[in-house]
Amino acid sequence: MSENLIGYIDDQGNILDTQTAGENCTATPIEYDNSEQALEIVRHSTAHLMAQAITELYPNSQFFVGPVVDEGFYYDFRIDEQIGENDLKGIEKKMKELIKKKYKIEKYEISKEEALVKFANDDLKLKVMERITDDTLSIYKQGDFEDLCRGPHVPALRFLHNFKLTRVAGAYLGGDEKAEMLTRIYGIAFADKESLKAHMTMLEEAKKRDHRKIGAEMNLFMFDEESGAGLPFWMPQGAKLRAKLEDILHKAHRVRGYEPVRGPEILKADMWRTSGHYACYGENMYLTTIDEQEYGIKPMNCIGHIQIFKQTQKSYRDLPVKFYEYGVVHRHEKSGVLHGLLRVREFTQDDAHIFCAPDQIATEVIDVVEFVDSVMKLFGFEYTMEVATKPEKAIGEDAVWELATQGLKDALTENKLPFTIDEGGGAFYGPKIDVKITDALGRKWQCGTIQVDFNLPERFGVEYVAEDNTRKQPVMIHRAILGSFERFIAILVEHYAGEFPFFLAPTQVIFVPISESHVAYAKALKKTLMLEGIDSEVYDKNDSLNKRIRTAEKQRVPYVVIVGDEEVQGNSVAIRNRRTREQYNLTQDEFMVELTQQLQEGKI
RNA sequence: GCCCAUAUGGCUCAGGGGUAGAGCACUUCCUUGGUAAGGAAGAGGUCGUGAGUUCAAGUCUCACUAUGGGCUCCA
Repeated sequence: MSENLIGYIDDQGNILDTQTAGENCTATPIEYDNSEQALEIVRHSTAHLMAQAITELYPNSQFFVGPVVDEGFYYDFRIDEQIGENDLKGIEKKMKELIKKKYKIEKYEISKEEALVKFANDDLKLKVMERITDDTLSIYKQGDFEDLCRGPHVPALRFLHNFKLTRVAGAYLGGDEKAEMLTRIYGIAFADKESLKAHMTMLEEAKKRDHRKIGAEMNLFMFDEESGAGLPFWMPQGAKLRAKLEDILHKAHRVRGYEPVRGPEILKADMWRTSGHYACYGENMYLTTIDEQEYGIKPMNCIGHIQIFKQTQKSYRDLPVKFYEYGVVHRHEKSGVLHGLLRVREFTQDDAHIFCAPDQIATEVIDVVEFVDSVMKLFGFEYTMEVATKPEKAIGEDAVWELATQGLKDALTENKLPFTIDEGGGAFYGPKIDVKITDALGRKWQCGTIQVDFNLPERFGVEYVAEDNTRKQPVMIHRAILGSFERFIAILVEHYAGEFPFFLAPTQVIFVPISESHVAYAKALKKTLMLEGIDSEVYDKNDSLNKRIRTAEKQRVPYVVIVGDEEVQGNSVAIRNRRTREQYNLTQDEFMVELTQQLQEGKI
């Protein structure tokens, strides 16, 4: 048996550990390295080692489950003491001591009846067993420590040297909000020191890109304790960035046949009763009373668009009607989930509703998918699509749901677009395609969404005059490309680490005049640029030239332009490339051509 | 909402029962400099909010608010 053998993988792709496989196993061996299978075994065993260390340090602890997850492993447990981040070092130290004891990891099997007796005093283990249907259970033992576990595990503790406990958190038992809160410790493990170090470095780098940190550094947005949680303020730099994004999207909507509309922020509660929001989404809505009538602040923009559609009679010739709005919505998110701009209580959706005939659904959905694709390509985002089906809280007939869900799947399948299924993840009024993009920290965020809805048109009596002069009901497709400006900008900030492409940068050019006599020239250029829709600043503060260049360089601005006697005389500019620190000169005309070309890149 | 942690000038942080410090940023003045920090002076904080303990509270206790890491949910 190889020194580095830690398990096997069988024909079905299942991992067998050496304890289970025994001698002379013929399945494909798994060596101790950073392969997916090897790390699964290593991380699972590290979770057990952590549990053993916690048991020695805090003897009254009881353990629930300790699985391997995308980002490492965790173990949930109940403990009398309070554990904080500061205690992790102590647990790590104990783990290292245990490794030195060179325990073997042994496995034995017992019947479920035996197990129920063995763990009779451990209600958490009993809870674990409730989920297991097998009659035979396996126990893994290292030193005095035993744990009910399905495995797989490494053969000995010596394979567990390269780990790090990363954070402490609370977690509901079984993920149930009403259940007891257990303590959870997360950790990560690799087969070698270098990989562990690289992983920790990657986390550090990701932290530097955090949109909350860069947002503060670049004065993009802020939150204010006195004003309330989850309510973002856009400062001038952030507002300029956002305006540019809005402008790009305005044009993109118009060329695709969308018409701008705008509905009120607040509507009578009866409208929300009709729509079903009151019943299905009411707990997330802000309600108020005006002249003894109940009103609700909109959490979605659908109703406004429906009322506008209904205002004039529509013919089949008018379809599809596409309304879009940068709709400000308010939702009562739980205080604990608020997270920078990624999760807020007031945000603006790039929302649109397409009213079309049922036989137009497939074409319209594909058009939206194309729209999503061009936006994602513009920013260089990878994304995945997911079809979400009927949730528990829902309105409408099952048959209608089935029809709409199939319509979405067909549209994607016919165009050979890959997708996964999210069972029960749909909106309460219809199934949807979610577009998820990955941020700099590897987290996936739902941004775009395409939802087919037969229910709201029915509830609001929306209709059009068909070819045979009868009244028919249109289908509504709800869709957003960015999802919300807040979330999308957060992801953009992290994606670009604040170094936005020219067409998005809040300040696109900084002029540094060499001395006071060149300020007027710089200011004239600034005005010329502004007329072309380009934002620039003139750094004419009473600081040394070097200081002003340094300050300008630190601003993550695409162009730093130096102007002195030579430039004034030659009607030119000296451009500094912020990355290479190289300089080149252009005439004013060449400069304007270069900048307007870069603006063009933002057109989709 | 729940578990844990954190909260000191605009920002980053030090100080740990005897009434506040640094660097950067900011203001003014000198310096007019050709590619990453010129010099001097100055202003700015009742130490998140409210109670309590104490002769005395940024400092200890409690509550609240906000933020961070998770659970859950979602754009």
